[in-house]
Amino acid sequence: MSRPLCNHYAAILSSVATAAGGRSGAHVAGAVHCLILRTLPHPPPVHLLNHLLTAYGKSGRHARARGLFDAMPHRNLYTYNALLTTLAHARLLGDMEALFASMPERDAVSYNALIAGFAGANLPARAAGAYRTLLREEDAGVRPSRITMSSMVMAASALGDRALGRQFHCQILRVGFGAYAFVGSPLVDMYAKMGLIGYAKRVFDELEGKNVVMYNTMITGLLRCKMVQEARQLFEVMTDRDSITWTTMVTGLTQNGLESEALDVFRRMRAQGVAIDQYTFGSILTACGALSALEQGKQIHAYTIRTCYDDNIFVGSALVDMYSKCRSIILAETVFWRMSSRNIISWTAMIVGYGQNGCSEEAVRAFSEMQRDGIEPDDYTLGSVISSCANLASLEEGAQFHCLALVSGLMPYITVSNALVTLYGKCGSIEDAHRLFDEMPFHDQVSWTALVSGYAQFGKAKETIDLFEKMLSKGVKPDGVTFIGVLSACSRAGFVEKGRSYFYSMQKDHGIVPVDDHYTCMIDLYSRSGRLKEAEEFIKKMPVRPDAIGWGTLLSACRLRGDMEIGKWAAENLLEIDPHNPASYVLLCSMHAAKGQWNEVAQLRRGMRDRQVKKEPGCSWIKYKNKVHIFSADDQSHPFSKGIYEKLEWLNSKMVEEGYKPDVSSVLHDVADADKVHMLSHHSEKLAIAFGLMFVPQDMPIRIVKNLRVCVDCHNATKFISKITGRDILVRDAVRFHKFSNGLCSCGDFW
DNA sequence: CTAGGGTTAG
Repeated sequence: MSRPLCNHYAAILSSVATAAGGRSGAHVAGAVHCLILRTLPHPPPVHLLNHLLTAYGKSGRHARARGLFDAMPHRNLYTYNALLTTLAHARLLGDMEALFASMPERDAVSYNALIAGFAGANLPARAAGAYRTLLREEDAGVRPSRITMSSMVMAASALGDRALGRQFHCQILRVGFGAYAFVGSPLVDMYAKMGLIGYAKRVFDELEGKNVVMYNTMITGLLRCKMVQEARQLFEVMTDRDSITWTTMVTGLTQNGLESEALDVFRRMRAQGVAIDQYTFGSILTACGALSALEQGKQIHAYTIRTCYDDNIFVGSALVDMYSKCRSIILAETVFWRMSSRNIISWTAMIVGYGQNGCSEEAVRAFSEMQRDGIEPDDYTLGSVISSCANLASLEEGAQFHCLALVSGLMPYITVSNALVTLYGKCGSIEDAHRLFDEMPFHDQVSWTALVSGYAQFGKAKETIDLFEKMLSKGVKPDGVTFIGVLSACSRAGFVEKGRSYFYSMQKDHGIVPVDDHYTCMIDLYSRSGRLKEAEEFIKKMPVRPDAIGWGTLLSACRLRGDMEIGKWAAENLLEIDPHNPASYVLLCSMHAAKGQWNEVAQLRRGMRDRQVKKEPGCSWIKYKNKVHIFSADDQSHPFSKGIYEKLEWLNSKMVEEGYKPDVSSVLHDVADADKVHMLSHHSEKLAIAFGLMFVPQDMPIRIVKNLRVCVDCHNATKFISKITGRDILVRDAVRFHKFSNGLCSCGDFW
């Protein structure tokens, strides 16, 4: 009676073990465990309990496995090996070593578990140590098996040690695992990871009786080495593809930038009824994110819900990432908070998502929440939260993260250092940025670009160009972002010819295809120096039409120079592309207002109202004693409002004494000039500066942040204020950075 | 009659 029952249980348990478990595996194991205890005579046969031990281990229940092991009245070598493997798999290396030491006897399998544990935990040196012990274990008659060799090959692969890898390959050939039955895949994998795809292919070709795993490994290697065509061919000739084969193709195609093809493969996979698991979902969601394919992404999200994968930590993180890449940050948030648990990856996905969707404050807040949750950031997380601070131009918070980087030991990571260089550059602390850069032991493309852009934003054109040339001479390749820094520096300094030659060299010498931002820089380059006709010709010769920012750049230059003809052309195009952008109306209004054409202004205002376009209200803010003080124009809500206006009053009279003349062309209302002057004097920026003058200690610069561009009058006034008060005033506006000192601005009056 | 290999997320 109990014999067939026994076999039945064993069969169930081994199916749990080979199906690589998961949550349901653990449930099945638990259920069978109960059945064994209830229906079989006590004690149950050891081999059955060993089976159970393995099933628990495979489904991630190492504590259960441990408990069962401790409760077992009889244990054999298999029992020990099963637990040893479980501990190795769970990376409980201390327990693993202790168990190994306590074993009454050991065989090759015991050593293999030990070696695989070390190799998997990225401790190849310890794996090699275990291998040497195995070779010395002569009295027990234990010899390395082919599995030992394959584990060692994986250790060599993890070490990236080509010599060691070749050595093991030779040993394998010598001891006669010649047909590579089990060692073949790891060898192929190792060579591919080392970039020696030729060797990998040779090993693969020599394999006899290739199974799915071998094919899968080869396809992975080919895709890793960007040999997409060969991978495709191999995939198509396979007759017995499994779920991993398909997933490998989806992943590899995505990683090679062929996301649409990945989606096709995914569709074929579903059509053929291939099992889809967390790996597949993770990859296909990455593909959707890269394509910004929100609809496809949503469909796949629905599919994850139907298959109960939506709460899986891998799939959940991938969903958060997909939604934020599709610019649906609310959906990303919803998924994130619905997950029953969150790890460092999910938190980082959320933080990066906030940052990339312009929600920098939320990114910083989420970072603190993560820390409160007891999760320590890694280099990736810290780098991205610092980038968010950079976008906020939040020097205080950024500096706190600088401290965190120092105490947490994450400073040496290049992502962290690069983010800090960017932060200091964007916050106008270009000296700090440069010092940090000098302290870095190694600079990559991003580090150089961060510093180049920092100087460019600071308006230091000559330094920007010198630095860029130095970067080239060091053999560091610039990318599109680097050139945006260089071109914008040229444009701000009025280096038209230089900028033009960099633009052509970028395409010819560096093979970089210009994108909208580069074209905008070029339009800016011409129009800023008043060469509006050339800007017009440039636009007409462009292979693409300018985007809204490009047209806006031209339009604002036309406004400055009073060129109605080209200005009209720019405005028409701008309104066509972006009829809901308040900036286009504001610019057009200000052009007409400057000429006193109030009828046109009124018409434009009507147009705005009809289309329900609202001008983004300008505001400026200043941080003082960890509190942000926000001001809007004419704002009287601040508790110190009275003092602020008194201070402004005083400043105004001083400024006038020094020769300040209000620039009324910035006012878009048809009112008397005296009223315009009054309106100007209460711009949000001036309120924030007055507050800063009252509270920020004398020897500290006053740091203002502004959501729009600085207006002409405020820019002029701030120069006067810096001279009168002898204070340094740093203003970060929507586009760039201004440092006012002793009556001059770092931007050289170009912005 | 039990143990070992290949793929995933920021």
